[in-house]
Parts: sequence; C-alpha cells; structure tokens
Amino acid sequence: MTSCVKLDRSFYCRPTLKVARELIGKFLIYDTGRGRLAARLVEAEAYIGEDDPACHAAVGRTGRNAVMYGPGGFSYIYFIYGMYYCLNVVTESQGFPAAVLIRAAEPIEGIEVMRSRYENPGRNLLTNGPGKLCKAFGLSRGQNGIDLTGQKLYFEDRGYKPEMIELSERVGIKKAIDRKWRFFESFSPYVSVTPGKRNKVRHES
DNA sequence: TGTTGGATCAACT
DNA sequence: GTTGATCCAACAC
Repeated sequence: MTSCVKLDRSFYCRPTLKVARELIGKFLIYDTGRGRLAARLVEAEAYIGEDDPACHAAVGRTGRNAVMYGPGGFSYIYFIYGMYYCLNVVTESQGFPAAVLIRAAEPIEGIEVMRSRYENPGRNLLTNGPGKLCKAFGLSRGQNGIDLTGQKLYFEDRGYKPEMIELSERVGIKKAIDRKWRFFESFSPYVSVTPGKRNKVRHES
C-alpha cells in the first residue's frame, strides 16, 4: 500500500497533455460537510490555449474563463446545456489559459452520498461523464476557482498505475476534432460514452 | 434587450 | 439514432 500524496502546484503547472495523461489513475477528493468523497479518474481531456478552437479561451479572456488564465492547480467549473456543470483543473503557468476536463471516474469513497444526489440512481453509473461526476460530487458554480492544493478539493496519488491509457478525439465538440486530446484508461467500465469506434467494447471468448 | 448555441445526459424510437 | 430538458455566456443590435 502506497501512501497518499496530494498533487502540488508543480504537478499542474506543466504542459497540459502531460498533466491530462498523468491525472488518469489519480484520486479526486472532496471533503464536504456530508463526508469525504473520493473517485479514481479514468478519463480526461485537454483544452489548450487561445489557439485551440474548442477551448473556452478561444474567444479571449472573459469573466467566465478568467480562472484559466491564472496559475495551474485551480478548479474551473462552468455551467452548460442549462443543466450540467463540468469540472476542469487549470494547468500551465499564469497567463497561459489551459485546463483538463475531468470526464469520468470510478467512485471509491462516499458512494452512498453520491447515490443520494440522484432521484433514481437505479443501476446507473454515478460518475461516467463530466456532468454526472459534478452532480455526484455536488460541484457547481460555488466551487469555481478553488485552490486544488488546499484542504477541500484536491487530487491525490495513491500509487495506482493504470495498465493502459488510450487516446481519442475529444467528446461533444465540433471544432478541432483532429486533436486526439482525450485520455482514458483502457477497458474501464467507468468511462463515459464512446466517441466513434475508437473505444469499442471487445468481447473475448 | 434579444438571440443563439453549447466540453451533456437520459429516455425515447 | 434522435430528442427534450433547460439556462447562461457571448455577441448582435
């Protein structure tokens, strides 16, 4: 058993593709009044700079995306489609807008709390999609701009090493789909919807 | 002040 | 494969 090491500023203030890849297998921790939530990341996407047409910073600096222009290691949470929030972690150094979208994870601790956020959890996976992950964790506008090296919301290395990481085009965007900036753990049942044929389920035997 | 489209999800057919 | 739910940020006027 390896000890838990909180990721520090130097982890985030690096090239975004590197951060996105290395976030796979790390644990997202959220300490709330309702207890501690933890989930192991299986899927993430990179959004890099004003030259990336799919990045929110493509339109330049605005009130909405301002936190992306700050230093790495802060949360960027935005509202979308009238119903969902998405959690990102800001990367790179101050002045360069980039972030990693946290898309899917495997629930580890506080699963009952996550389940309780759903009206009808059924057999649905709780965190296999960026909107669902935020819903399960109870993340919304109020958690935008949080310092991820603090005590409430952060990432931890627990020594888990993904066996295999694949990459594909990013999900749900129409611009710059040639950039294969989505990373996900191969064969994980906790990844979100499959883009194209790249993530097809394979049946042996 | 009004319009438009979006880094989504679930429930349909 | 398609659609409805639902709302805010950005931009046009």
